[in-house]
Amino acid sequence: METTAEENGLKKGPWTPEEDQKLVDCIQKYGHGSWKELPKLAGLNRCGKSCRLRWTNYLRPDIKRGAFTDEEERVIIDLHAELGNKWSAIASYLPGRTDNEIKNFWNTRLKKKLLRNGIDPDTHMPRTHLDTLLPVLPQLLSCNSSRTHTWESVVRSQENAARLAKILLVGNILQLLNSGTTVSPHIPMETISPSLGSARVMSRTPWDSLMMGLQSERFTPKAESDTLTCQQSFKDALQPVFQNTTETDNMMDINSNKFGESSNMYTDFDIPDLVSASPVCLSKDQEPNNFISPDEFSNPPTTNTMEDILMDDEASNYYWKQVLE
DNA sequence: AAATTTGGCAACCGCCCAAGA
DNA sequence: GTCTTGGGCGGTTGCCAAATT
Repeated sequence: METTAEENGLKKGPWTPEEDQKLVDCIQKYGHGSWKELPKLAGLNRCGKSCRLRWTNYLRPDIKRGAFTDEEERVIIDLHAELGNKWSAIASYLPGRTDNEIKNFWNTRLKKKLLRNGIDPDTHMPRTHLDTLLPVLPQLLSCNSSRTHTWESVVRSQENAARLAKILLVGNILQLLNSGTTVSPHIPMETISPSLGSARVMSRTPWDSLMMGLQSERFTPKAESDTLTCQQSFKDALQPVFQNTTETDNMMDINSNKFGESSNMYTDFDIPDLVSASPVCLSKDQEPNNFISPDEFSNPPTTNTMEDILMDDEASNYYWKQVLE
């Protein structure tokens, strides 16, 4: 194994122009057949690994310097959606750019840009989950029933808002039960638009979110004998949400073990697409006069807390208390 | 003007893998 | 099959300059 530079009394930290020159001269003269031997040849008190990194990330003559172009930015986003944090693979599509440079650009700029556009940089999906919902939930629930209220177009009744919140929460919980983390579904590259400014936001309905959670071993029978157990787990999980309704049975035909059609269920719930109606996705001229201001959006009134909402429904009381704990 | 915070980026660290002995 | 070595990779750190208080 390689010993550390410190152990060998080798220099670490920023490179001086003199060191850079020695390295460049040496590589031009001898090439870099062996990085281990190169420091000796160059007269550098550095480890071979440090020389290699300095060369590949900074001194290489074909390195492109300067700001990333819009086109490069688009390519990085598209490739990241496809490949994830495979920086070297992404770099291979961008001549002159190093993996380190792309990684830094992603972490310091693009991640934030995507977040500002309401897109989760890890999944490249719109942030329709609890992280988006929770800050606005009190407003969803406190909005009046006036037909002119903007949130009226988002959630037509407090009942729907509460139901939506629960569906999303259950979806997330089920996903956690499944994998220990939230599901990061693959989306094809073409779903990301060429420019961030007009990023086409794919709509994942609350029902889709829930269905993802339900794609769990816990609810998927491995053998015929498991079927009843899995069905019961499913019903148990959703029971508190739909305690006062017959929706659980509507959603799944227990006898056939088939779930209802996603889009139909969504329609049945009568909850419009949260994403397309969100402030992030509305242009200025689309914005209604009574739209909730950015300040209000990030600092919603505290009269209805999440806890209030969840505790409000007597039938769900025990279950949601457990969730909050 | 000084102190503090924030953001960008170069460089390092530790892990992994492939090749060769 | 096992060990060693070199090189590659992604994640993280720490420095420095710019921005903010």
